[in-house]
Amino acid sequence: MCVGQGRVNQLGGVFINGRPLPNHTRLQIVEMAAAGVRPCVISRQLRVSHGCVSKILNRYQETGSIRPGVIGGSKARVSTPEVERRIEELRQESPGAYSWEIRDRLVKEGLCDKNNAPSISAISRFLKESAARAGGHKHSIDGILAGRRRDGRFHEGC
DNA sequence: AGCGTGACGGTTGAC
DNA sequence: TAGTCAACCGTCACG
Repeated sequence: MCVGQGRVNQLGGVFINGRPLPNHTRLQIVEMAAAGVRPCVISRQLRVSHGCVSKILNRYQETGSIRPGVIGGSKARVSTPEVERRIEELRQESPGAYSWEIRDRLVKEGLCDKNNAPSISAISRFLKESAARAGGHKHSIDGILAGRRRDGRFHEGC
């Protein structure tokens, strides 16, 4: 509480790191752009970085909304009970299986498709938790995902 | 000069 | 309850 995290950017504008711009500022950006004002002018006038103006306008074009995305929370873990059950089964069938192998199986078996299949880390986590629940039957899935960086910043080339 | 893009440091909130 | 982690944020710097 009592945030007080206001910082000043190169243009002299105040922003809170990690938090979206206030709604009225976002609205102003799209309104000015709609009125034909150039992004660089918007950026200077509102004292918002041009990268941000570009981002917000881009998003507005794509979604038709000025609102920021949903911040925080984690992706649903392993989507359905059915999928969870299948993962348990696969684990019992082949305890040494890698998370990606299990994921592959789920997709192949049609329990989920490529786009909505649980992430590797979700599977790994689910396995860990279910192993713990089952009474500490631990196998070394840990660390398989070690290379995964947050935010996908690490552009791992598949 | 203006713009697009990616790295970066940060916050949030479901799990 | 506290910790983890993947989503998002805006700024900055580079091409």
